Amino acid sequence: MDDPTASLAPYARVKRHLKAELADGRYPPGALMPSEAELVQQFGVSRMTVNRALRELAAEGMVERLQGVGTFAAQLHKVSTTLTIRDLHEEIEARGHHHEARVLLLRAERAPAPLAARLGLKAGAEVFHSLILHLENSQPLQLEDRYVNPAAAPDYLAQDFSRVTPTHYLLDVAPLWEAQFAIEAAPASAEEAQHLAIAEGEACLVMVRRTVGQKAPITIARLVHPDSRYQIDWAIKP
Amino acid sequence: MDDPTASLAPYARVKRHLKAELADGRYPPGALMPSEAELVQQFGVSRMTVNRALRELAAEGMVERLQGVGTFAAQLHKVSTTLTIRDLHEEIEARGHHHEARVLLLRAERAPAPLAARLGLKAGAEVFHSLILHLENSQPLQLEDRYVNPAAAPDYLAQDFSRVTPTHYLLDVAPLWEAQFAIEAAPASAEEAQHLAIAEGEACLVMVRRTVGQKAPITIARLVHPDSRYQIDWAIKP
DNA sequence: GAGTGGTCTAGACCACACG
DNA sequence: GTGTGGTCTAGACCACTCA
Repeated sequence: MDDPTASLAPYARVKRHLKAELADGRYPPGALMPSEAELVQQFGVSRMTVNRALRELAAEGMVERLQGVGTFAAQLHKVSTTLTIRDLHEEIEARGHHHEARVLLLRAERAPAPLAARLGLKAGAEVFHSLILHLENSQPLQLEDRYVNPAAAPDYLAQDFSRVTPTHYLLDVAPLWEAQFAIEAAPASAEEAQHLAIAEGEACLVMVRRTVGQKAPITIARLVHPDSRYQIDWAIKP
Repeated sequence: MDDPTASLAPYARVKRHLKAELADGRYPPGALMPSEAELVQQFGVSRMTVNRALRELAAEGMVERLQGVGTFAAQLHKVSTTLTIRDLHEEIEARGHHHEARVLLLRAERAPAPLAARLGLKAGAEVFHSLILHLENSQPLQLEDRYVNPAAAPDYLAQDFSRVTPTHYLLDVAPLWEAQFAIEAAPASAEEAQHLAIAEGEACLVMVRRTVGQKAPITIARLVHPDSRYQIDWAIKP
């Protein structure tokens, strides 16, 4: 049969059924799937119901739909995920460890042209700059070098970032609308090595994160992690 | 007014309107949003239509809905994205560059216990192992060390991977169902350094990718990129 | 009980693709 | 023209929450 967990909503049953068939290879990538009308018959539900099931499968990237043509099993080269911008503090506490933040620098500066451009400001405009070392159980874990658009967080310089992380504070005061990430490996500079208590040139995982609000960029952060003390993981399911 | 691109579907208009209000800060995170009944009145559409708009906003993580309570503006700490498992060949060609793959190793081996476990096999079972160097315009870009579950791709060893990449081949023969990634920075080992034409110990970006089919794991790949020749980028929008 | 979201229905009109 | 998906409607029943 086909109904282990009964009492599931009809649209969900249709969806589950099709997902299972896709998983089984019953419909290999590119194959034509049953039309809405056929599913209406097969499941004895209304067309709106099967439509919702198929629409959600399409949104999840499991099938592709072409008006006037039909519904096709997708090439599953895409998998969707929800990426969370996590606060490092929460992340560390979640592991049951102790988090400490040392504010190495916190001031206003004049932005050189390239930085200003990425923050949507004019060259030489004032930006807030913070440099914070995060430690997990007293071991350096991340060096956070961050520039903030003053328009997005006017009170940035007045915060005590040994108590609340910039990430947490900024998520509060400046709703995030869009984000970009870049990840690369880089050798530690002399200054980075000193703060992180590693050797100069040692491999580091560097994440550059830029977040944008509705009207203007909010912040650009360069997060440097010593090799092997940090790893980005994520899992993806259909 | 509120209708730049007229002739938009009603559910999409409702959605766009709410998105714009969320973006404006009209509903700060946690704020109660209008009920379906109110939106029905306001837009003069049926409840199913506003329901769809709200349901999709919820799916996108823009709002949270609680039955019996209401709809609330979400904390935008989560941003969703679709991650694509791209074939390196396509990626390089898309840049207008030339891709070359050198097959350094391609054979069956006995899997040690830890590897076997991750591939869903018994210790000592046969696995396929390939080691391939990818070059972009004759410069080493990625060293791909890959283990494959023979059940998922029985003909793996018979392929010519200088012509078709393992990624491409496996996406064809074994529909991917789930994936896990880990990214870390690591110094190049002596062997890796030699193949990649870099110095031993140089910082490398290492991605370990495990893909799983419906019934069993398909493959585990360790992709090593020399520092500064590779960067992972992605952008996220609400 | 009143208000909320979750869902289903039966029918309808439309745009599109294909022969 | 026939079949496909895209969408909307008006009304309905239900489960849930809160007062």
